[in-house]
Amino acid sequence: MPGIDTKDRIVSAAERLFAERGFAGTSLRTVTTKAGVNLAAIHYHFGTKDALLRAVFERRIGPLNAQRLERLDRLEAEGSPTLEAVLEAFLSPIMTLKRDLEGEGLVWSRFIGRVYSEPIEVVETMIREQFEVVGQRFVTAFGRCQPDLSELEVVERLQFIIGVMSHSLIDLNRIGLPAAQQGAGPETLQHMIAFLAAGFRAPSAAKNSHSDANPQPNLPQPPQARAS
Amino acid sequence: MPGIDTKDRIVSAAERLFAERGFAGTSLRTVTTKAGVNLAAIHYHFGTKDALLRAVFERRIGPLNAQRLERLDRLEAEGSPTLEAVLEAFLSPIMTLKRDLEGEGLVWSRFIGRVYSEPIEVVETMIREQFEVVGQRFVTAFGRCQPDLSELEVVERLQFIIGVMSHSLIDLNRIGLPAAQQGAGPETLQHMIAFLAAGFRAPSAAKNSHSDANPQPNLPQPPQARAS
DNA sequence: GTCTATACAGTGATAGAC
DNA sequence: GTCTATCACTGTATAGAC
Repeated sequence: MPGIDTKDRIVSAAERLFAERGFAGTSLRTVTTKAGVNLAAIHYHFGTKDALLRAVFERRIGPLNAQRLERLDRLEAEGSPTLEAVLEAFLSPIMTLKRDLEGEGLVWSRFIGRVYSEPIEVVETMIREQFEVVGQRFVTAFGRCQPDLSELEVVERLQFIIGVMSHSLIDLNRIGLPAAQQGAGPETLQHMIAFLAAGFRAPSAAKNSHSDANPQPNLPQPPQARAS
Repeated sequence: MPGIDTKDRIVSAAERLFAERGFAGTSLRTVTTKAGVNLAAIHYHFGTKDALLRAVFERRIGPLNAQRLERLDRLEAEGSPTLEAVLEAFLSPIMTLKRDLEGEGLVWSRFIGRVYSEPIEVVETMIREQFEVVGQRFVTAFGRCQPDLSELEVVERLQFIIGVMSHSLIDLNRIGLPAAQQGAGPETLQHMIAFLAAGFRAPSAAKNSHSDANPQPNLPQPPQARAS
């Protein structure tokens, strides 16, 4: 029964190759050769190279975000979580992939790090869509930890957190960075959390702006940032 | 006199197009059409598309890093600079480009944001090379602000800083991020500095590891991170 | 429905005439 | 220095076999 898992074979081969060479650096012919299928099979099952990327991304991003939400649920069920705990719920699922050096985790981690830095439109759409699920939940959770911040400030600081996370993921996969690789051990996550918690606890900048009643209007916009 | 400024015209056209469409999304034929030169002229003057990217990058990155060093020099001549001042010397030159909305600054800023996120080898090499110039200087300066940190910890935290900076630059150029665009005003830099300074002042994680004499060996490696 | 073979327009790169 | 012609390769599209 040929083709019963053709789709999966293509996705798996693509994930590995995207992780190694990036999206633009991987040709569809390389993917089909590695997967042992015909070139046109990609266009039959996915239609376009962008759609293939999307399929690779979405196969794993769902469980990862579910893990984040599950951790946050558990924390909030126990009471008011600390800032460090919320940070760990947000960062730990994706960061601990680093340690899974032998399994699929590394491939996915490399893929994510690569894909994060592709300037193509699909990636931005994908990330934005997937992050809407967890974004508002974490904005709320972070906001509760630091009630003097406006929602806009919370979103801004969440952007900073995502920047650190994203950069750390990318650097993991870059060769020639001995210092950064040294820092890729299991303690890096704790260092990140300590740094980011201290940063997040910085006093609100709105304090000395002006003494108006409502200097920070509530913005209804979701965070819509790149995360995974 | 044809060709007297062919090289410059190519670089300028490429900068604009790379800023708008990214590197992979820009074909050499588009560049040559916009510059009004022949396709082969690129390969005559630069040899390869990667080399063209390099030329575009290096035309502006030198002055930008010089500005950073100049600010740091001035600070250190006046005495021991504060952490906030060092952060501003590092971040301000590239971040203030956002405000130059009409001039060449915007194009360059967009280009840098785009190029930062291209996963190609040239970019990594370029950034590493250019950052060696300023990297060690700022590692030293940051280390002086927080003497209890080992050099490895300083490098790690500088990576966090670069992550926030890099992500902020990329987001500037992404559409559909209203909250982030709101935050792209002139006060964003101050918010970043406040956040990062507080994070950088977090106590060293080496404190509670073990009571050995030298728990953090001095690593001679330069930071070698992506920055610009 | 699933897969294969083949063809097409566009890409970066190169060689050689002027 | 500049141009034309051409190369191998890319993502994509389609016709047709099972």
